[in-house]
Amino acid sequence: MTTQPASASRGPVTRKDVARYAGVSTAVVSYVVNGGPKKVAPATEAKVQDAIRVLGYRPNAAARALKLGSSETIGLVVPDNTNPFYSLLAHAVEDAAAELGYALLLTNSAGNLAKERRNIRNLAARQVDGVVLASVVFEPDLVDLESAEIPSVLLSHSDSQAEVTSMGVDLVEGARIAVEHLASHGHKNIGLAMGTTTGDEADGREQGWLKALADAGLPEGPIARSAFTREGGYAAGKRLLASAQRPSAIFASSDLQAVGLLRALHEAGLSVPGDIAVTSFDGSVEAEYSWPPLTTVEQPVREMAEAAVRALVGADRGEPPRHRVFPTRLLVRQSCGCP
Amino acid sequence: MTTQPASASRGPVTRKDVARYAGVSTAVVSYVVNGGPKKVAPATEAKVQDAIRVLGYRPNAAARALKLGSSETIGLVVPDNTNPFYSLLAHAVEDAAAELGYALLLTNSAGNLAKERRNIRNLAARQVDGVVLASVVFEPDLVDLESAEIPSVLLSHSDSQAEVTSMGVDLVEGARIAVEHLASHGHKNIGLAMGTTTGDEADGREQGWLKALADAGLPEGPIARSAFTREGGYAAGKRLLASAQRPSAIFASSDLQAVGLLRALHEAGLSVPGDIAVTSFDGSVEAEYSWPPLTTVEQPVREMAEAAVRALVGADRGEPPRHRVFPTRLLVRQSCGCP
DNA sequence: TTGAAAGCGCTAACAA
DNA sequence: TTGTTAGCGCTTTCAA
Repeated sequence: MTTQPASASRGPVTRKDVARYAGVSTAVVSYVVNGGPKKVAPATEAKVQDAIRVLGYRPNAAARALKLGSSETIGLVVPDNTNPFYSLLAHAVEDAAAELGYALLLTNSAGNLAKERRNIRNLAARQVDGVVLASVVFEPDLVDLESAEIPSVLLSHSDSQAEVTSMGVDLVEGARIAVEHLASHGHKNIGLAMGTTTGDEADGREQGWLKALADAGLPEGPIARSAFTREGGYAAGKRLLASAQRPSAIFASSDLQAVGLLRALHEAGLSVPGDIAVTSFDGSVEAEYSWPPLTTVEQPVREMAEAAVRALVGADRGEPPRHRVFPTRLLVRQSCGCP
Repeated sequence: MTTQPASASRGPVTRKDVARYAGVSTAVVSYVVNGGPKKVAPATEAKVQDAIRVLGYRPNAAARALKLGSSETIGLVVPDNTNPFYSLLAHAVEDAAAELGYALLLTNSAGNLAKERRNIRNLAARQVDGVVLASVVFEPDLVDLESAEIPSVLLSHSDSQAEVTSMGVDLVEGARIAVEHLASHGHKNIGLAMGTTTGDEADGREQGWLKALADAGLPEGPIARSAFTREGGYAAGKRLLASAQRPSAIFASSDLQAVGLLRALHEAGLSVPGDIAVTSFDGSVEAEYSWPPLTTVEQPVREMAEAAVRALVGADRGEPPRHRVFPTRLLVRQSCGCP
């Protein structure tokens, strides 16, 4: 035999086994595994790499996390990862995090504040290095993160909390453009299918709708409020159709609602955009494949996710908290009446 | 002052701080935090709870994981969590895992085998207690998990590997029913929009389509193969419409494809189900809100996810590997021609 | 019922 | 360039 026989030690292979097999110290193994902080002679490195391969060594992340105080993990809290908007967010965050060697802990809060708080607490206990939070409320409770000194970034929010990093779009302006576009098609009675939010102040999308109407000298159209879901949009659609002054165009505050709305319209035998034109908000893929394809205000989810991860554990880490506004873009398709 | 002053020790609060503050040993703190393995006098317990609250103590999960050799985390590997089928799977797995105190590490492999392998490796290094794998291939590489003695369950797969726990539906039978239903509406020329899979053998859905046709004494309709995406379905739809023998009904191998197919049909000015009837596979919510709503074969994703988690870290842990087949159900809506 | 202490696998400061 | 070793925070055996 050349070296010590490949240890028949039970259990998983540790750095100690590798060290013994390669005939070096555990420190050296660390150095080659982490590429530092000390240099290692090429020959030694080769021996170690060899031992690692032969033994099938895999570093223990828990031990590393304990020692370093970092789990190389980031947490994501969303209301419901099944919602296309959040599933895209999750995907983008995962990509950006993986790029930097971080893994993604996904939690759903089901639009439930207590659950959201529990999720945050749990993530904090797990020593995540940062959390991306798409909260169900305007001013989420961040104390658990703060006391653990875990950075966080809020998503999809207006500039409510001064002391927090957050990213979002200008809801007012986005909605305004979508409604203005409807007005430009000659519509005089433009309704609103609005998602119900938990804040006190009116949602930016509602303000944007109002603003566009005012700018165009149009009267306020009918409003139907319902959940930010397909079901919600469907219900809102039925109510809007039944309203005394049935609108000739409707702005939906999310693509999901618009999809439900479309169903209500189709069921009523109405043609879109012929009888009623529609625009919505989010820019999810689903909006591209509805019938007719939805004209919608795109949120740059990927960019926001990347910026969030960068702020948490990437190049922008440690920058002072601020609210960053991302540009929206009107994706013109057919539901508005454009050819 | 009553007890030692609340330690001004820097950094996060550890169990040592709590012990000092409560005037007990660290072992006792462990006992009360974990509710065992030793009993603690009520008075002592109260003191400890108090200290925990006052100090804002949160146990360090990394240390716990290191000591216990378990991270109380399970990993999920999917091709793309943006796909409604997988987003539902992720949600269901997260729910089931959270129920048992486990967190969910989400990874996307982007339909890329190398990335899938990397993800699995990474999860293994992170000491996850189990992995739910929706692989891009039939016989995924599980060696990293096996060598780390991490249990895994394969999802959405036929009974290929004997030594692995897996769950899935009977694709053949599900597809057969969907196609049979089309035939029962009197269709004689039933096409297939088939997703491209990586295996050698024909996908079960294709076999089921064939079988239903044979059972009904019908000739083989045209096939269009494309990706398991909306885009793929759209492309397949256009090809099917251009085919010499344009079918009067089409079975799509996934809801996503069906949605794309529907778009192709609408663009061609065809009415569904009037001109062409459609059924598909998966039973995702999106299929309920397409126009017309899709008749589709539902996979019990939630049940499969729950069973997977149970097999990994729940009641069924340690049971011998086997393939479990879950029942499908035809969700009848309008795209097939039913009123 | 409580406490002392060993050690999980790793990193990095310090020594050689 | 390499090795020794203290300790990260926790659980749990063993002793008191």
